[in-house]
Amino acid sequence: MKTQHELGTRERIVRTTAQLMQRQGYEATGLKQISQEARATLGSVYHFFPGGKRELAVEAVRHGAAEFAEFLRVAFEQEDDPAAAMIACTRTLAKDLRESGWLDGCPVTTTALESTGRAPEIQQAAEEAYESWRALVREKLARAGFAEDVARELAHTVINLLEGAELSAQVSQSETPLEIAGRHLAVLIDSHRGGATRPASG
Amino acid sequence: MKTQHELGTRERIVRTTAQLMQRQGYEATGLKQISQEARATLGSVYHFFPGGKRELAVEAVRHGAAEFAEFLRVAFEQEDDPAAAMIACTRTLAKDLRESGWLDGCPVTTTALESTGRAPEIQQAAEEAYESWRALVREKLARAGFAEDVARELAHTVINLLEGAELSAQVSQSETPLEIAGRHLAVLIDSHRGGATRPASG
DNA sequence: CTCTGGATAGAGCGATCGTTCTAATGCAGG
DNA sequence: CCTGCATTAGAACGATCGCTCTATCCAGAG
Repeated sequence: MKTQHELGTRERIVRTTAQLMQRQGYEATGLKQISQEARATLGSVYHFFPGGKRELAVEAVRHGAAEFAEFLRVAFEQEDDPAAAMIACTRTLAKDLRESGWLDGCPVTTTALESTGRAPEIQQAAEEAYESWRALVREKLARAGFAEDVARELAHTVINLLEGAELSAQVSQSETPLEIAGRHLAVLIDSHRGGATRPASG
Repeated sequence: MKTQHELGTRERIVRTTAQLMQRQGYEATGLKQISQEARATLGSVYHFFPGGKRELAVEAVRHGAAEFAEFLRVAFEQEDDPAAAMIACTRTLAKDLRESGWLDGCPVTTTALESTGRAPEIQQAAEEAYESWRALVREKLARAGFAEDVARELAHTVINLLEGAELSAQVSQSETPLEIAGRHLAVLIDSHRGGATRPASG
């Protein structure tokens, strides 16, 4: 049985890796730094992750993917209308980003970009992350009465614009790009209501 | 006067750095690799760029910014209507990305993300890159009769969605995200025509 | 107690990093 | 020819990289 009064060593390593790679990227994050900040030793790191840094990065991406998926779930629960949900979503995203000192952007993107064409396992983990987020948007739209193909395409653009706007907000240290993105996503969603069954008044 | 029959050493170094950082990112690109592929020596690199890797990255980002700006200019020239231009733009972007073996994504983003909060000079160069691209979109929209504030906001979303869709296309090795982005940008732009002077038939 | 195996601990490996340094080279102006 | 300067050349530095290795610790089974 694992110790329960505090996080297990393995979980501590994954969380630390995820946070460090979110802020610094894959290449700039060293195993020494990870083991130190996770209060573990290099021996423990290689015990739990024999695949080394690559395997660690895959786990970190999956952790970040689950984290952001939970964020989307919560945001989508609080607003019934998808368009309104987008605005709320970008607002919270902007607030969290600002409160982190503009350091915590997308937990996946930096590592993903550094890995394209060079570390297929990490790239695939990132792909699965994006797809899981798109699935959540798709379901949200489907529940609001959007046709399946319309929802699928909108889900792509919702996630992609969230990505781009968060990146832009982080680089410019401004909430503006996310705020604009929220409103434009609402407009885009509303302009596709035509082919869908009309949602109820809520 | 510089030698003209072939590129000068400085220019060769900048172009090589830009290409390598576009594909591998900032941290994974070593000065040894740069000097080798640019057919220069370490001495030359530090002669032209006393600031070392940081200064080199700033120049590389500026080079990439100018490159993509030129791409946008050409794309916008070929289509009079902004909405149609977006579709043409994403199509060409997708083709180029695919033909590079999904290796050449945005020439700025990877380096920018690796630098946030740790290398302000690079981050600022990236900011200026994005702003210059937004300016081109803004002008394109203004020329089509869009109001200034509407054009400014649309420019944000156009660039941000292009960024996000290109990232997504690269990670998933598929042209689909860009193709969808083009159509959705066209819809978004058209849905904002209301407050603008009606463009001519072309 | 002994035995066992997961977990921890950290010294140390070769390689590579960004950077600095000195010396040589090419070439224009006198 | 010589001088002067921009450029080229690459050896070498200390630091850090990912990773391997051996030794130790410790809880539970017998």
